[in-house]
Amino acid sequence: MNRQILVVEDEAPIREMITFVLEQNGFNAIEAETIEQAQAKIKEPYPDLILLDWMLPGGTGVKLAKSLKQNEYTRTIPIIMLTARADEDDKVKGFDAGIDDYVTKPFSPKELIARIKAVIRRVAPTALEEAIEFHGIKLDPVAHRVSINDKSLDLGPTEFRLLHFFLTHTERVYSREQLLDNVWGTNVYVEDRTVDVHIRRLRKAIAGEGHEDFIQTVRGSGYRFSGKTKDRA
Amino acid sequence: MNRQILVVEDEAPIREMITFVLEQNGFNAIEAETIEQAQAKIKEPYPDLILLDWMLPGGTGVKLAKSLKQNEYTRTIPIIMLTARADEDDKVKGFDAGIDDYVTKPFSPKELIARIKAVIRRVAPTALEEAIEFHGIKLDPVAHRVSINDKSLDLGPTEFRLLHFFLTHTERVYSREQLLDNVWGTNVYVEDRTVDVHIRRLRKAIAGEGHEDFIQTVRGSGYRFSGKTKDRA
DNA sequence: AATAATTGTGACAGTTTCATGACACCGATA
DNA sequence: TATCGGTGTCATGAAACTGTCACAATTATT
Repeated sequence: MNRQILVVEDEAPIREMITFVLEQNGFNAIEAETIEQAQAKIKEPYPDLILLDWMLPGGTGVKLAKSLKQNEYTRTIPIIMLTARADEDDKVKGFDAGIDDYVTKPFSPKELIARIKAVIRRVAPTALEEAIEFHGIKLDPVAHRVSINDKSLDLGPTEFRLLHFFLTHTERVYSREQLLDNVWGTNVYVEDRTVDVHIRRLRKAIAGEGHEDFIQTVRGSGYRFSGKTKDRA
Repeated sequence: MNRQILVVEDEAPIREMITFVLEQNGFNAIEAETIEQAQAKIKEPYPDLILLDWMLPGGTGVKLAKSLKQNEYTRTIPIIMLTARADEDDKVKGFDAGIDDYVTKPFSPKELIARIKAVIRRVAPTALEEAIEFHGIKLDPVAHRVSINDKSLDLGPTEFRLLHFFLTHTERVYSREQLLDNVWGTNVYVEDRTVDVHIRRLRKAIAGEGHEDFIQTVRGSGYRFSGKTKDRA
């Protein structure tokens, strides 16, 4: 589960900070200061992703990227380039070399992590793209389809994401704020109560089919998606 | 319960506005105009979060951030940096010092509050999340569920917290004041006898299932949650 | 036994929280 | 431009929750 990320960056403070942030976020960081060091560390086990600084002593990062892309075993490792400025020319050169994404300095920890996750998701489309089935509810993220007991539903985008989140996080209470973070996104600022309304819409959409109370209100805490019927004592 | 937030900002109008917004949203604001003032105020009780302006007389905010991150006790206090758009290049320097997030001026109150909550949520999770089992009583804080001998209970928020406290503090007498402190929160003014009523409600909710007297009254002292059948002191 | 102290219990009103329908806004599209 | 689906916010009423009280029941004290 823990992804290995190789950080190639010559400036020690930035490198250490990146490592710190990565490990805070559950990644496993490996450090390299130079292209030579990096090449030495790209052996088995191969890292799952490489964070590559653009300006490096002993050659630009693109050089390393190119050589990696030529090797059968390292060819598929995604690379995120760290560039000092958003320079169009550099980007073009980078894309030639098969760079997967860019993060322009300065960047925030949040941004970095978000990019990394995005790239991993894109390259390894495993879990997030798998169809889910839960108590007769089928959700196919790829086809963007939902059905209950083989009767298909018509959901709006937000309702779809909300249901998707719930289906992958069942039997657990989430506060309105947590739902906003996970379904709407971290930098969206809407009222807590907006969640209520969407819960309502989703409930309405999946109502009437078998199991009544998939979405349960936990007063004072939030909502829970559960297969167990809400029984009271 | 109330989070303490230290606002380090030299411009009075902005500082006061921030304080106002914070207090509107249930936070407890402490103000500081300079780095020196801020350092003087970062003593026990340590603030839960620091809002730090970038441009300050007597040094940049990063300086303060760095010194905080070096101290064992202040190291974990999350910092949100306030930067003006023009300061963007300094992001790297801030990042370097271990900033948790940025809010770029001008910002809306909504955005500020959302960021603060997100950071607090990210920094202070876990710990109280483990499921407990005690003589057939199961309590799962994550799912927010309680059952006795696999029969699920329906508890209100206060009853839930009270039971949670008892399950993590069994076989020991607690006075009404202690229970108020631990379950209601420290600076809440309610009558002692309120505890009695909630004890009653909790007793009622878990009654009839096997062991009769989980909650024992210790006359003159308080209450005790116990697995042993009623014995007296 | 009588009295005092303490706790149990039911009721109640004020408050908080939630469900729900309505509505205005926005971007896409015809 | 007009329409339409999707979305966020608000007002409203219902329901749940909470703290407090009055009084009953129990236990301790004289």
